[in-house]
Amino acid sequence: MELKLKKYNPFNLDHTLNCGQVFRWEKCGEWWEGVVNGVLIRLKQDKNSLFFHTYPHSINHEFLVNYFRLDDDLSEILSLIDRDDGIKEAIRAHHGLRLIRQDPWECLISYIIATNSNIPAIKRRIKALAERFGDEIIFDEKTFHVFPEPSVVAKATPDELKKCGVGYRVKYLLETAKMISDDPDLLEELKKPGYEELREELLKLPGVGYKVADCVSLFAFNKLKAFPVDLWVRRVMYQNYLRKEIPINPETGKEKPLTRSEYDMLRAFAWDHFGEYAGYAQEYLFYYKRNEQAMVSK
DNA sequence: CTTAGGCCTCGCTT
DNA sequence: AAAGCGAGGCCTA
Repeated sequence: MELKLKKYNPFNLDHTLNCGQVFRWEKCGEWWEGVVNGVLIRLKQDKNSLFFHTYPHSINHEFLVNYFRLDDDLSEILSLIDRDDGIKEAIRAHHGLRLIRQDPWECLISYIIATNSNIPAIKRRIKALAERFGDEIIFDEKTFHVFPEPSVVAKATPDELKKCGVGYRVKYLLETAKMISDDPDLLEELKKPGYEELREELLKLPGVGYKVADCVSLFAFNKLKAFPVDLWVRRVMYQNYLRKEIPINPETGKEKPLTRSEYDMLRAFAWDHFGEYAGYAQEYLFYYKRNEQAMVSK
């Protein structure tokens, strides 16, 4: 199947799937492979077309338009957030990166699992979780896995979950899964309120703090103003905008941990500076900063 | 209301 | 090679 991208420019599949917002896509040769909403999708971008095939169900073009937010007027958004040299460079480097509309449940669990970890470890855990608890999809002699349902995770034993390498996050995972499987409409209901109320509700879930709540708001609930502040974003904000060093703990010589007031300050700055699409700015800055770091360490 | 520790586990560096 | 450090934070005291 083919989706013509002409009316959806700019769009860059590699940047979109590589930037760290999703954890379950893998590139095999020239094809990206991933399972979304229970369907295996293989994707390849070729200039102005997105080629895809799926298994076991077919999907229509609207599915991909929705998933990759091709309905966002990205040119317009980029011109709105393009407010300084730093973001300009990030936009130039990864032009066509789009946010993805993720499934709320999978997104929530992924970011609870992600805390205090690096990306390879996060991917490993989520993969282990899907392999252990998710339904199989066998295609082309390869086995893929659907992300497990809330009720399945809720019924898992702590030992089973620990084998997925999630460590002390087991209790967050279990308790959150229980809350959601006990109240199946919870996540659906959360699509209704605006950013502030949504965030407040997400914060009630065990293992969800400001950062996770903002990631889930941005990636799964259409809240494009949400501006998750993690340590990379904090560093780029200090470097580009505050023009000063991050406070150091004199005893350990390490960066002081991010406080709530500092989180709120950086978030407020971002809204003031980038406006209603601050979330897009966050993703471009984050990916640029992390790539830069990866270059340095090579 | 603010601020320190502790925390599973693993990737990466020395 | 083995050990130590720090990671896309959160929770509790």
